[in-house]
Amino acid sequence: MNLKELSEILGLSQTTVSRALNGYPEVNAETRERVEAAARKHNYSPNRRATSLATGRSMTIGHVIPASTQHEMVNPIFGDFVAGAAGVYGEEGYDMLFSHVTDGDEERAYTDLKRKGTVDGVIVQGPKVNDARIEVLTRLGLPFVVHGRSSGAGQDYSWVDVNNRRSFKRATEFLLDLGHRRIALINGLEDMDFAQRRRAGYLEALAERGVTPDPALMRSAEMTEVYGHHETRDMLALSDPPTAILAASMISAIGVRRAIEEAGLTIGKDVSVITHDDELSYLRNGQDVPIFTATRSSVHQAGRVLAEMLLRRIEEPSVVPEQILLEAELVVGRSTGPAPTGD
Amino acid sequence: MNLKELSEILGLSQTTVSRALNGYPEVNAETRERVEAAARKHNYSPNRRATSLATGRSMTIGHVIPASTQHEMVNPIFGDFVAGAAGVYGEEGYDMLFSHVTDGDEERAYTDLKRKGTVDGVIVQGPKVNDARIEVLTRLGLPFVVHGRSSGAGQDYSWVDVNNRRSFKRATEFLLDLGHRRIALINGLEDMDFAQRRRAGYLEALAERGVTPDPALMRSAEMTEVYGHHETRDMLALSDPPTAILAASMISAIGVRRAIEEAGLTIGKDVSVITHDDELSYLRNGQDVPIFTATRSSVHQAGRVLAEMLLRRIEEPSVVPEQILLEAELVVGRSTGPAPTGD
DNA sequence: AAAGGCTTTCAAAGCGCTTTGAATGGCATT
DNA sequence: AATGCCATTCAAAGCGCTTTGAAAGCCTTT
Repeated sequence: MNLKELSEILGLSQTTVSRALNGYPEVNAETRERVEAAARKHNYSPNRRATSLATGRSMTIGHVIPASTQHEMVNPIFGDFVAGAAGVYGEEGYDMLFSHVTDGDEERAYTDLKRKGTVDGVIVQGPKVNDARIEVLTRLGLPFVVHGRSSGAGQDYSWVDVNNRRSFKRATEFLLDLGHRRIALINGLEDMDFAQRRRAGYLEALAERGVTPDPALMRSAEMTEVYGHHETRDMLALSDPPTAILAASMISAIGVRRAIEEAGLTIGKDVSVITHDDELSYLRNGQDVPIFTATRSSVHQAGRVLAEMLLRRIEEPSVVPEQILLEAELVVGRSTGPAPTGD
Repeated sequence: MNLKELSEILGLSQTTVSRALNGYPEVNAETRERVEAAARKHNYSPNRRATSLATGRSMTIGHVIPASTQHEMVNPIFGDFVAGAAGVYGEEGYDMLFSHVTDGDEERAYTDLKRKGTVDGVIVQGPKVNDARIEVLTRLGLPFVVHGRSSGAGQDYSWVDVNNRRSFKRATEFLLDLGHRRIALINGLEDMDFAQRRRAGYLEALAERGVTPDPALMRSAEMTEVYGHHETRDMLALSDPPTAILAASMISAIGVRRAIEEAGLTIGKDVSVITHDDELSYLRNGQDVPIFTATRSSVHQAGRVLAEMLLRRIEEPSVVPEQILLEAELVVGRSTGPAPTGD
C-alpha cells in the first residue's frame, strides 16, 4: 500500500492524504478522520526512503565505529551508552545507523555520510586528544555532539563529559587520606582524552600532598579484564608494590581483583582498589553495598543526554554549542581501607 | 555535487554517467575513465536515499532491539556479535540499522521496516521458545536469519546456532567424571531458546548417570554478574550445597567466583565452575591458561557467519534456508577439579 | 548505394513521497 | 446579482537516482 493507492481508495488527491496524515491544518477534520481510518485499516505507512528524499531529512542518527580498534564497538561501555541514546531516538522517531569505518578513513566516512544524506547528525564517541573528527565535522556542517571532550580541538562544539579530572583527583585524595602513598593508576588508552584527564587529576592530588609519582605505577591500555589482571600482577611483584590501585573501569577492576586474590592478598586490606563505575547494566557494582569503592557516573544516562542534545542541534543547527559537565559521585564500598602499616 | 551537475560538467547525459560509475558494459572505456576521474575530482558519490528509492534496495541491514529487556542491547555478548556482523556489512557496502522497539510491538516493527523499505533484511537475535518473529518475517517476505533457533517455530528458516545441548551435556559429563553429583545450573532466562537447550543437555547427562536433578540447584535469569553472585551465595548456603556450578556466561561466572571467594572457598577445589565462554574481547577467559574451564564458541565469529548468510539470502531470496550448527570446544582451565571427598 | 548490425549515447519515465501554486465551491458582503 | 474571502482540495513539479526504449553514428555486408 502506497500513498497513490491509498488516495485512490479514498477518492482524494495524494496531496490531501499526505497533509491529513502529517497534521497540516488546511484539511477538513472529517476528511482527516477518514484518511486516518483508512491508513490504519490498510496498514499504510509512508516509505521512509521516499519521504527522506523529498524532505531532505533521513530521520537517522549515525554512529561511526572505527574498525582498527574494533574494541570500541565491542566495549561493554559502548553498549550501555548506545542503549541510552537508542531510547531517545526511538521516542523521537529516529533510527540509529552504524557505519563501520576502516581507520584513517574517517574524513571520507563523514564526508560520505553527509554527501549521501544517510544521516541527519552523528555522535562522536571516544574522542582522542586533538581529535581530527571535530574539525572535519565542523567544516562539513554535519550536526554532531561529542561524548567526552578533545583537548586541543580548537573549535567550539557540543559535548557531554564526566568531570574525569576532578573525580580521579578525589579518588586519589581519598586513598591518600587513608594513608596510602604507593598508589597505582591503571588507566585507559593513553591517547584517549578521558585517560589524560584522569591522569591529570591523579597527578594533581599526589602533587598537592607532596607524593612523587612513580612511572612504574602508571599503566595504560585498552580496558579489558586481562589487562587489569596483567598489570596488577606485574606491579604486585615489584620490590615496592602499590598498596592501592585506581582502575579505569569495572572490567579492568575485575582483573585487578583477580590478580590480588591470586597473590593471596585481600582486597580492601592488603590492597585498596577504586574503580570508575559506568553503571553498566550487566556489571553492576554490587546490589546494596558496592563491591568496589568507585567514582560513579551512568554512561547510559550520558547516552540519553547526548542524544537529546543532538536532536536539538539538528532542529536548530545555528544555536551556540551546549556543553554539559557531569560530576561523578564517589561511593564507598568494600574495596578500600587504611594503608597497611609496617612493611 | 549531484549526478546532474556532474553530467553537465562532463557534457554527458546522466544515464551515461550513472552507467559509467556503476560498471555497466555499454560505456566506452575512454568515457568511463573520464567520468571516474571527474567523480573523484569533484568528490561525487551518489545520494543513498535517491539510489535506494530508484533501485528499491536500501543497502541496510536491520537489527531490532526489543526495549523491554533493554538488556538485550546492552548485553556485552550482543556487542561482540554485532561487531562481527558489522565487519561483514562494511566489506559489502551495507550499513547497519538499529530499531528500538517497545515490546509486544514487534510485529508492527517488522511490518514497518518492510513497508518503509528501511532495510533489505534483518537479523533476529535472542530467539525465544516458539518465537513469533519467525512467523511474522516469513509471512512478510522480509529476508532474515536467526542467531540461534526457536523450538516450536514451525517454519523452515535460516539460522546459525551453537550446539548448546551437546556442549552443556559434555560439560556436565566432565563434572560427573570428576565425581561431582551436586551440580548446579545457573542458566540464562528461562524463555530463551538457548537456555532450554542447555538445560536439556544438562538434564540428559544427569539422567544417563542416574543422578536425580534437584530443582534447588537450577536457577535462571538474565546473565548479569550480580545474578551469578546472588544465586551462588544462595546455593552455597543450602544444607547440601553444590560442589560444582555450570554458568551460562563469563559475566555471571565472574559473579559466581566472587560468591565462592566471599564464602571463603576455593574455586576448582571446593567448588568447580564451568562457564560458557563467548570469547568476548573485553572479557577473555585468561591469556594462556584459561581462568575457567569453559565451553567455548566465538560469538564474534557467529556474527560474521550470520551476516554473510543474510547477504546471500538477500541476493537469492528463493534459495532454501541454510542452517549451521557450531560445535563448542570444551577447554579445561583452573576452575575445575575432583569433587571434594568426605563431607 | 542501401541495408543491417554494432557500439555508444541520450531523453524521459519512474521510484513514493512533499510542497508549491492554482483551482474550486460555499458563504457573507455589498 | 456581483464581489471577495475563506476553507478545502487538487495537479504538477521536484527530490536524485536507475533504467527502459529509442536514436545516432559508424562499419560491414550485399
